[in-house]
Amino acid sequence: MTVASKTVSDVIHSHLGVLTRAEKQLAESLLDNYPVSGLGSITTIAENAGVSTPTVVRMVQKLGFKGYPDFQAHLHQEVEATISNPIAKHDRWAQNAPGTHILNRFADAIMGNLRQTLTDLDTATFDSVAALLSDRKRGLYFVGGRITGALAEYFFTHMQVIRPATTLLSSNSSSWPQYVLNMNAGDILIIFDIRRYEQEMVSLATAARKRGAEIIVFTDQWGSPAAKLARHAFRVRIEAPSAWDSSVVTLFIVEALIEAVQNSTWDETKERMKTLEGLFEETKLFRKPG
Amino acid sequence: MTVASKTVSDVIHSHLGVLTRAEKQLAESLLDNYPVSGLGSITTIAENAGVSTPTVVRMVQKLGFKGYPDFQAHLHQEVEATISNPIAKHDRWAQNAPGTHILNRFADAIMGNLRQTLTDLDTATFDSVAALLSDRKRGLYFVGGRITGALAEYFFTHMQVIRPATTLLSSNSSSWPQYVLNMNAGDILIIFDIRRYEQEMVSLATAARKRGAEIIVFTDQWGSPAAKLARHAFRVRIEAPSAWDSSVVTLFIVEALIEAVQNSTWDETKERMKTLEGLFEETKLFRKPG
DNA sequence: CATCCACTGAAAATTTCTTTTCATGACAGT
DNA sequence: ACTGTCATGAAAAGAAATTTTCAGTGGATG
Repeated sequence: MTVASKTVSDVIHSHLGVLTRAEKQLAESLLDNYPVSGLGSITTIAENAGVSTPTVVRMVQKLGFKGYPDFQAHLHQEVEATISNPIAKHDRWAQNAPGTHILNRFADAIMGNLRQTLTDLDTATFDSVAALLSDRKRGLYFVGGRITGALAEYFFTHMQVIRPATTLLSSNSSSWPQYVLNMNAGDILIIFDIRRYEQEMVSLATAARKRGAEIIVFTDQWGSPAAKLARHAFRVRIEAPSAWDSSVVTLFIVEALIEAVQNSTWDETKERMKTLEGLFEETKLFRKPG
Repeated sequence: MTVASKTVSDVIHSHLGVLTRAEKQLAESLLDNYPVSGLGSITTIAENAGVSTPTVVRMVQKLGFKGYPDFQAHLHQEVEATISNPIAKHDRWAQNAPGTHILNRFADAIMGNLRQTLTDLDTATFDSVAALLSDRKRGLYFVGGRITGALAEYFFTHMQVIRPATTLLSSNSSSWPQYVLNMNAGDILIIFDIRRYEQEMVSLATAARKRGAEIIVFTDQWGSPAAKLARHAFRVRIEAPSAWDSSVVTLFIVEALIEAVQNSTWDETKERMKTLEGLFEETKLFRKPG
């Protein structure tokens, strides 16, 4: 074992910040359909990524490999580690025809997004976020944009049941300052900001940071500018065979977080849910007496 | 396409009889830890097998490949196919999310839900619903419950951009009668109602039916009572390793519907989106003059 | 507006890989 | 023992791949 724990994918991610435009483009190409996309010759992958071969050499050296052959050797090791599972051997896709119906095309895309997102996602990040959200001393604030507002609302609705001190920011940005005013140091602002990034999100994040709030961002693979201000950011794949982006995988992570938080504070949550149940009953009685 | 569907492994096996000593030795070496052992250069695999490079060339040509690069290209394809296999995919996740990490368990559950839902779902139903929603003469009304309200909102937000005459019902059921009052025959009421079915939904659906509205229901596999009144119902699998139900697959169908509708009325939609774009710009100017 | 600097790819230089050629040796049949 | 056939690998030739060099580009800075 030479490299042991760190995968090439990890190395690429940890260097994303110091990569140049052409190099980022190459990195994207490599991570897309990773690790198979890195199997060919340097010429092939340069062509696939639409960059020159010198760019490839420069990047892999920047990543810490001796040269392209060294880089590829590591990749081969990883492929080996992935494939050596006996069940996976020789087994191939059952249905050859992906089908052209929109449902099938969507299913393909979402599976890809999910896979890619999970490959990129660090479980430590996930666990840290879950821990932060579980801390009842911290207030939670949720905010989303025009499209992502529904996701923020979904997240909020669940967290509201699980724990106290949760707030959903109106999608109308003019009311945000009032919310910021109420934030205390250690509170958490959860931002949903995808593609068409909304400029106001950065202002909001900046203001919240000044108040000492921690920021968690759900964004796409290209990254909202607000992500730079965030303690943790989830970069989710959102591509769909559609004019619109897909929020399915984002919702997936939200749901997993809900469960993680709920699970870590189950005893308290159970009590809350029982009480809530009682309140619903009472409300019903109010409405429909008899 | 020289070898087409047969795997390289198959080809080697079927040729074992006509291979010479050195070639058999090479074949053994290749099949051992297949297909990873064939990933390197001809020099590497020759060394590993303890034979000369000409032997490698001669064998792969005997197997029917044009040369070593051709042979290796086929091998790469197979590696790719193997890695794209769902089980192998899962193992890749497992690398990043070891053991029974919640992300893994969720991913498993969601894939199962998606598969099951697509199996149960009739594409004809989907297409019918898409056609109904594309009909601009029909008004659309969206409504959801406490949890599913966010899904209704998400659906509504998109459809509002795509076509006119869309309405989101407040989650407060006391205001519903007013909406029903406005419904015309042929209008469509889209109801989200899962588990803990809300009694009011049935009343709403009944009232809407009386006004001549068509009803479409998103529910779970057990079926909302409102589904009985519906023209079409989507029964989605919602099971998750959580105290909560999963809305991921429901959102998946919603997104697929959005695309289907958008696609069937693209010309008109394009115009609407352009206009909307302009309106957003104007709003920005209002907000931040200068 | 000039200057600098980092990025990038074309092309040359270098290295490595792939294929072909050819000499050697083993072996079977005569 | 002779001869022809085949298998095999060393080495040369040819083809690609990899790396290096270098000049052009564009954006940042004073």
